[in-house]
Amino acid sequence: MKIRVRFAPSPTGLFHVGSARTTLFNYLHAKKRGGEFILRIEDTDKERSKPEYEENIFESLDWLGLEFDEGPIKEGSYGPYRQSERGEIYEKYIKKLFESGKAYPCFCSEDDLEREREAQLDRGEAPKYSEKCRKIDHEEDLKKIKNGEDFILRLMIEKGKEISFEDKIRGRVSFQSDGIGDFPISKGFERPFYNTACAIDDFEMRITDVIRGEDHISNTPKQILIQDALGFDRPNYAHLPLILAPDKSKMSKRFGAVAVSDYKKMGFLPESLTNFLALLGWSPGDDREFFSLGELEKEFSIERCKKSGAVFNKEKLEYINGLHIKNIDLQRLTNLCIPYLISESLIIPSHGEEEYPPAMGARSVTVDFKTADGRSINFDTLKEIVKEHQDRMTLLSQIADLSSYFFNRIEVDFDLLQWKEMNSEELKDVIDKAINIISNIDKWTKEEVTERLLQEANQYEGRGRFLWPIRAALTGEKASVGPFEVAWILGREEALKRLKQAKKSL
RNA sequence: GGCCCCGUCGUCUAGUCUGGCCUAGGACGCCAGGUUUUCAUCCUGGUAACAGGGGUUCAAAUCCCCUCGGGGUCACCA
Repeated sequence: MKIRVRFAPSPTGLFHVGSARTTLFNYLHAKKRGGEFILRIEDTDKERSKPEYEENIFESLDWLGLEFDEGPIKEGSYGPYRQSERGEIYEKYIKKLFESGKAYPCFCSEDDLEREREAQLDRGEAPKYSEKCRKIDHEEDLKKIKNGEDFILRLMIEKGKEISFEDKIRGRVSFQSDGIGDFPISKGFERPFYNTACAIDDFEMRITDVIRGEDHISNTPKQILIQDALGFDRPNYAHLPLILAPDKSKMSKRFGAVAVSDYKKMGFLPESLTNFLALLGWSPGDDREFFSLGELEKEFSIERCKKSGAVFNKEKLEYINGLHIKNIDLQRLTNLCIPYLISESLIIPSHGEEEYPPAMGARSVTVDFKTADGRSINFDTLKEIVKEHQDRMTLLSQIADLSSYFFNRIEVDFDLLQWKEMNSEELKDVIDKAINIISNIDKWTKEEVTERLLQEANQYEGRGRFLWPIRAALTGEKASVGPFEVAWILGREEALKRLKQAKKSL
């Protein structure tokens, strides 16, 4: 039988990295086994569900490259894929439960229930329904319902029964029915509660494998009870360990960035996030830890998942991002960096800001830019600048800080220009030599610039004596890309201008 | 508190099912050194763990029991 998995988020907030991990594992499990990955939106809570959050789910999944086979926007044979559109399906099953006598109406008020629960908690008991309304006979029930009395439906639970299931990650997990009680399954006949909708949808959508967070373990027996009452097949279960904040608690807003879209903004690559998230709870069994999504699809197996929670380690994520940045195509990297340069006002698209950000990777190469200090600069030059930083970045956003001197007017002073104990006469001499060399280079190529400057540098007892002042004069920074590359990228005119300016400061 | 789950370096993990090859391996971080014109990259080395206690066994990180610790969950939310 073909495997069918689902990811079922509620659009009540921005798409969370924890959700992304669950989605990823579902996706990988389906891909590895040639199955299908279904997206189901659990938007039955009308107050908290928002269309913009649903949109954020789609965008995040798309960005991460986790394409679903069926879902909203991509209807399949088992839709609709939003719970808010599945009312008739739920009603059918809820009525069946009532008519077969497996569920009964409860007319207790919310306030009474709340008081009861608190009293139980105070006594140190597990909060559980008293089963007061279970005693009302069927005729009475029908009469009350007819009279329009408010009610919820509760599932009648058999006492002294063990409910257990085989978890793909944890092995056998079992619960006692006595600890569960007659739990509520719906408001009236129309509005199913979470466990009910979930059990019905998983069945109706032919879900074979339910892979979700550990926080759902305690929902599982309830869903199994509903499945049994309705005569549904039971899917396979796998409960993933949670992703933890550094204090080992469930990762929440307190942690800082939790939304996938936040990580995108910070300058992470989608492949870095999927790579990192895959390693949180799963490992290939050997020492490899650099994976593309495609490689994960081949390597993944649910059996190799860990049971214990994993702390989200930002440093490691950045390290992995650095690895992926080194690895990607320069053209793509440049396109990804440009928005950060623009947002820091280091460059301005000469055809107007509205050209950016364009659809990813679809940018026209003919667009030119102006630098912050008013020179014009083209895409190829930006590409060279990005290339020089490819090995230095761990976040795309770092490009702005790292390369600002390429675009801005710079300032230099004696302290910066000085190498060891050189005095200003020596420094002036070095700069004059550089000006002379640069002025006389015939072919303005990187190789030529490098060769000519290096030739001169070799005349000194330490190359730094010649090269440091030049690099400092060209960049105005203590740390930067090397002098040859900077001079070449800036171009003869700008390089000479900066050298002359430096000389004046001496 | 009840129920459920979990427990190897600070962190992510390999090893646990199928005891011995584990004086516990890798990675991030951190520290030291090297390469280099600066910074970064890169390279080399170092740091650091089987939660504790009992068993079983010739042999236990691996099997059993207890203790301790951490987490999740207990809605007319999902």
